[in-house]
Amino acid sequence: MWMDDRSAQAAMPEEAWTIPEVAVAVDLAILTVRSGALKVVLVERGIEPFAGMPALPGGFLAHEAEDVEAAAFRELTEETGLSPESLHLEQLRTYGAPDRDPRRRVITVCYLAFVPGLPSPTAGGDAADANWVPVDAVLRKRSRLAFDHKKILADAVERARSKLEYTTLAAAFCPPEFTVSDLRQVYEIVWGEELDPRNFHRKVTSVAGFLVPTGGRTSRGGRPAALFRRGPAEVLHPAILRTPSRTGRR
Amino acid sequence: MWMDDRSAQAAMPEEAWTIPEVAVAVDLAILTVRSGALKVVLVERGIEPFAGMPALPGGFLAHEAEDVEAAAFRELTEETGLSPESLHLEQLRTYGAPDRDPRRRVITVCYLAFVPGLPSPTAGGDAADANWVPVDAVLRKRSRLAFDHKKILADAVERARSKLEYTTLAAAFCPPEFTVSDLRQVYEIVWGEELDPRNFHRKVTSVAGFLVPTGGRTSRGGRPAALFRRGPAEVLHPAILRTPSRTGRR
DNA sequence: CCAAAAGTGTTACAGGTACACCCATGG
DNA sequence: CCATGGGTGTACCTGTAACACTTTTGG
Repeated sequence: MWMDDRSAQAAMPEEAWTIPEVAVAVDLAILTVRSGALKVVLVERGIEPFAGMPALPGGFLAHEAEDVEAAAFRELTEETGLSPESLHLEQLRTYGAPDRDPRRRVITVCYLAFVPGLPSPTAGGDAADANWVPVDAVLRKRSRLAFDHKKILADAVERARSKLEYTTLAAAFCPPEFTVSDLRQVYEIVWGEELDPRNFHRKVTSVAGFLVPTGGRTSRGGRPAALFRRGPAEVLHPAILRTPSRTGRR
Repeated sequence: MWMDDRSAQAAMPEEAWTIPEVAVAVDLAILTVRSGALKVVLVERGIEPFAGMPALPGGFLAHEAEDVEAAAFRELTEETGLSPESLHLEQLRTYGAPDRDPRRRVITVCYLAFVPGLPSPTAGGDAADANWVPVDAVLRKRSRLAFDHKKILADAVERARSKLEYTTLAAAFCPPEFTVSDLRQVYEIVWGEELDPRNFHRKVTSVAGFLVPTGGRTSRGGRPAALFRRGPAEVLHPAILRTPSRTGRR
């Protein structure tokens, strides 16, 4: 009873007990903040099942020896044309329900990527932009995604919302140089909630290592705003909490 | 370029392009707080590779159609003899480096389980208890685990420490009825940090839905302590933060 | 000069820390 | 009656929310 299941099974000649092999896919929820909305890259499926239906970009491992993380980076660069060094990519979760692909057994290791928004970067082709879809529309309507991708996207968005609270990842949605207002818009758009500009400014500029002033200024209508770059900090102390999180108090 | 990789490949007859299939394992970091230490279940491997070396319990999918989550529950009950309904089990992360198993390509979907500690439960056989090993010893020393299990365990412990901050999961380490002191000991042992008993008491009893008084009392040396059951709350507002988390402040 | 956005100051309050103090039991 | 652990009261401090107010641009 206290024996290692795997050891027990592998103790017999390995050909005698067949270890089930399944196809392993990698799917990506690539998020950005653009045109005032949180958007995700979707692709249209060409074949059954779910032909013609939107889906998260992804694919099977390219070959048996491909690293799962490497496959995620490969898909990310294929979809965005961006160099992966500058992007944030993290594993979200693995989805392994036996019936999630009607063709065969597939489990998918899903990743979450944050790419900068406002100034559309290097790969700003027209066809490319059409693949960015507002997540609100995808999640709220009866719009459906292939496979269990709607659930995956919902998990990804919730993870993103949560990570803004206690990490500096919001800056990953911003261009290399950005203002405090840009950053606040990221929070407001991802959280769907307005923040006080004055208090927000004080808060983020007081966290050591979050924002590094470049000395530059931008003017977009009013008093010019100072420009910042991302600092080395990755965690936020203290965190910036969503107000819903404190409404459930007592 | 903007075509779904999977669709493109599957568009040809499926036998023409061979989708690589890999073996999928499920490994568990089963944690408890017992005898004043955070402990994990380890098993001894019977065969190469890593024969005789301790490893996290786990195994391959039992058959091609087995749900990954179901496999995790199966392993958990096999290892602990506990009914899974009462236990906390969550997916930790998937580890998919191509060389993590020298025999063949294996990716492992890892889970994290919290089981109650102090009163050793139903399956309290002697052999069983020998499998509980303090995580400190496993992580600090040059003690090694099979495969990448040491890294997996480190990730699991960090996840556990973090989840105590903002969820009510510490109670999952406690028996059905417990005192505030029991709960505080869980925090102190998992975090390796002493907490003020007076402030801790006030904090946890003031979070709505965390602790439900049963009316019972226990006496273990001093004034009897009130007994509590787990309440319905799953998140902690406000969170109970580790002091290290605020030292990195400015 | 006026609108608009950036940024600072200030007050009120919530929650945390530290610790003095009282309570209830066993020996 | 004393040691031990349970539990409450309270003063101080940090950080947030709300908002008045000043600054600096464009039109």
